[in-house]
Amino acid sequence: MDTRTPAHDHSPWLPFESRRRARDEKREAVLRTAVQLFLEQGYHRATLNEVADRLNITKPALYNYFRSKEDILFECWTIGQERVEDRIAEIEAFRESGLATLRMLVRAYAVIMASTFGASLVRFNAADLTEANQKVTLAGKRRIDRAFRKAIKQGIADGSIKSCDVKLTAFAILGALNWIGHWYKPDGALSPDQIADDFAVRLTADIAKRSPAIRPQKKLPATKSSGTVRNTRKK
Amino acid sequence: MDTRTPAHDHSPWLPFESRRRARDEKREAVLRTAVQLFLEQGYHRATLNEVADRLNITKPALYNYFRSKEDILFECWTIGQERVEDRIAEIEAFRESGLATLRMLVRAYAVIMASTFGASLVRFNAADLTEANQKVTLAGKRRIDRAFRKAIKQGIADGSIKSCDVKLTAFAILGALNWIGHWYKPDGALSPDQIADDFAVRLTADIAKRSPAIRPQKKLPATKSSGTVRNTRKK
Amino acid sequence: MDTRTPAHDHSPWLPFESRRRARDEKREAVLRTAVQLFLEQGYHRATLNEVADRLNITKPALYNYFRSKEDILFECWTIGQERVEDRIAEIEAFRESGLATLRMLVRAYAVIMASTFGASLVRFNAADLTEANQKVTLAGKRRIDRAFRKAIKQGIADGSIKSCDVKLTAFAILGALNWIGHWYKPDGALSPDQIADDFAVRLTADIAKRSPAIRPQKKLPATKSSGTVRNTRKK
Amino acid sequence: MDTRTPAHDHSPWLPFESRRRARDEKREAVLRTAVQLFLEQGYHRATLNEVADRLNITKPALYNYFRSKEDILFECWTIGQERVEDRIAEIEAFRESGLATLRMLVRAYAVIMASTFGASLVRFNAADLTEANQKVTLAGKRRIDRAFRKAIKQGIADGSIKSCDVKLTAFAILGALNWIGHWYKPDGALSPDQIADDFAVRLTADIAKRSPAIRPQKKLPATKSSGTVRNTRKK
DNA sequence: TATGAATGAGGATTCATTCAT
DNA sequence: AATGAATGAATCCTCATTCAT
Repeated sequence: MDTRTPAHDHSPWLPFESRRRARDEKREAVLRTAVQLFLEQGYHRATLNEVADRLNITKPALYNYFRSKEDILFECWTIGQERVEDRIAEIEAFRESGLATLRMLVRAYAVIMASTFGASLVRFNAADLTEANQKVTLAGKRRIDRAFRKAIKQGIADGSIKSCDVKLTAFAILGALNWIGHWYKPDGALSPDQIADDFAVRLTADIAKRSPAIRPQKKLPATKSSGTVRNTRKK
Repeated sequence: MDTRTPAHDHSPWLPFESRRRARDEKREAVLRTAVQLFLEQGYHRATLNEVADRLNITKPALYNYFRSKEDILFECWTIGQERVEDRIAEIEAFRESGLATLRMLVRAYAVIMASTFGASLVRFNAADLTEANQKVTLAGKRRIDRAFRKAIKQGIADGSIKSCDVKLTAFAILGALNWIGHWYKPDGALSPDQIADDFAVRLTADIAKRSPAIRPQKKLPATKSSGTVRNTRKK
Repeated sequence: MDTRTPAHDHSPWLPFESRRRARDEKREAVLRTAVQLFLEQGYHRATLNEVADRLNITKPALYNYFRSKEDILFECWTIGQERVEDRIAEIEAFRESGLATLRMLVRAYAVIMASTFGASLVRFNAADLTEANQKVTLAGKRRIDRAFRKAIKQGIADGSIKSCDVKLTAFAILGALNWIGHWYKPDGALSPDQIADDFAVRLTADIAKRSPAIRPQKKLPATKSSGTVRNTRKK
Repeated sequence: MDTRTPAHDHSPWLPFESRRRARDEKREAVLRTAVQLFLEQGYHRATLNEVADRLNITKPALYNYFRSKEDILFECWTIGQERVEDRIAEIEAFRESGLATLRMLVRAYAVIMASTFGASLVRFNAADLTEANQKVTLAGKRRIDRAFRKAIKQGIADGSIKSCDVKLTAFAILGALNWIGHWYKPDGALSPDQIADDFAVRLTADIAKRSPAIRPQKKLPATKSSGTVRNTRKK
């Protein structure tokens, strides 16, 4: 219980080390550790004590950065959500055909799902959040849904996608994608990018109007799957 | 807290009513109520007290039928799993082509996913189970995976399915199916059967070798989506 | 839990057997089983369920013979106590010298301590009894104490025992005797009678006035160490 | 129930008082209070709530110092056991004759038996401990037994003790001593030292070879019968 | 007389959270 | 900014006991 484990991930509180890193860096470290633990054991089984232990700090110290356990959970979700929405915005800005947009969405979303914060989007239980936060997550999910549906609709309109039931099509695609958050293991045979490339074709093959050949993708700035956590600070 | 709510579902313990129903019927009622509650609130937030309240009994009475909360959770999962495996066995017995088998699997699995016990397969967290039971669930998941992969492989062999990456194909299909357990609401526009029919085509369209027209399905005994709970008794 | 163990001791409810034995015999069987279990596991750890299981009956059936668990405990104690008091009465009736009486007391008490009901006198905790019953047990203990002290005093008076502190002498002797209830195991090297014979000399050697040779004991009716339980019935 | 009793013994948590005492002091206070309560009411009847109440703290606070109720029980036992073993070691170091050693053992053990932690050695039920801890206590009991037997054997060898059955002799002596833990009351007529002095002679008189005159005892450091509790900390 | 089913009371334990230092 | 200590709330589970049959 009291034995500090030798710093699990990469902890800014490494003992005997300078502890003057910036506040945000620590906040971020807490989130990284927490999301990891929540995914491993589930939100309820994971205790703040273990989060703290892995960071070589004590439980109350966490309260300098977060108001509550639920707050941490929500922030983890928020990070994943923001990543997705950022990519959606980028992709939509390209104003490509419906099919091309859809494929970019699939690709980007697949990569995110293979990250911890991405997986948290589908593996955390909204019922564990405040009612207020539940609404936020619900709205987030809807925005993602809408983005996929919009691309499909647009594709039908611009002729790149066959006519189909938009809602069910989106569900099927998102389902296959979300499932990645459950089965992907970093030490598996396929890299996130490989999975993403495959799914971009696979999940759109049946509704693509013409040749399923992938058009050379626009070079997007690589998704920093384990990138910097945005500072969403304790209010 | 103590006020007996007016019997949520259909409770064999309706107060001031004949209490002579069979033991198994009660066991079943507990499971139905529990799975419902677990899905609504999550396993940890749901308390046995509320399960009991909804059944118009007291908490300790539950222990006549189950050894522990975890036991209840596991039995819920078991019921869902058994339904799936039963259908798999039925379907495989038809010895149809790979594609036809796959489509039947998709259809059957989709319907089950739209039931509470089915959804429990993907919405419960294995980490909440005993280590021993975790192994059981893992083995169960593997058997399902194998059934889908086997159908795909067979389809490739018998020419009904295009050559493809079996593993990823199975993941994509199962992902879309499992997602049903998250989004399906009984009061939605589509019935489980409609969803199942759609997905049977949709999820196999890209890998089907020839015409995507669905062959008239073998008439299977209708899936009892809210059917009788098998008696798996307290050991 | 539900599996009836194959009748531990000797149970009048042997399954598939005639169940018409007399009520008292059953009462007695309950007590024998209970005292055994209480000694093995302690009063609180032992459950009535296990008592019942060992007797191939069900828990509520016990309530036909006893009003409560505490009632059973008290009756066990009572049986042991009565055995002791019966022997004391017998021995005092001989009106032998103080030393001879003391030795007979030691002998008789030692044998009883090596029985289950005897051990229950020192291994059960009075705090587990009703206040009323605690008084009864306390009075019982006092009577035993008094018997030993009386013999010692008489011995001092009649010259068979050296002058000594009566109270401490009695404590020392009773302590050594009571301890038998803790260490005696039926499968040990020494029989209760051997222990009793030894202690009769050993515990009186230092206070005996003359030769430590034991005078040939009056032939007492043999103590039925596992003998019939007296009927002290549910009132 | 919730009314804080006015601090039973001497509590480091006296309300509205400085709470800066050392952790070990508190641990010790818990043990002192617990052993007292366990002796008064028995382990099972005693609740952690009452332990906490007597210390003017709340139940969960106890878990800062101990892992479980059983842990507390075991530590109480350990303290008593260590006291005994310490004295045994001291006494054996004198390398006196068998008889002298035996008398010192009796004396020291008697004094300890008249203390709460000492009494806990014979009044707690091993069945209430973890299997692992049961083994520890069993081993402890054996070591004490061995010490007494060793002294007796040595006495027979060096001629200070008459030939006798070593095992039974040890049982008789230890029985008389252990019984002290049951009858001794601090407000009685005799002090622990007086009892100890008496028993040292009394329990060895019959086996002492020559004059029963006690040899002037080696001056041992006074037994701290209610002395400081050793720090055996939460692991 | 015996039982299956149910209950009420209670206790240990966990853990997020707070507070004084 | 961080901690040790403490708390309060909650939950699971056990078990003696009762009751209708």
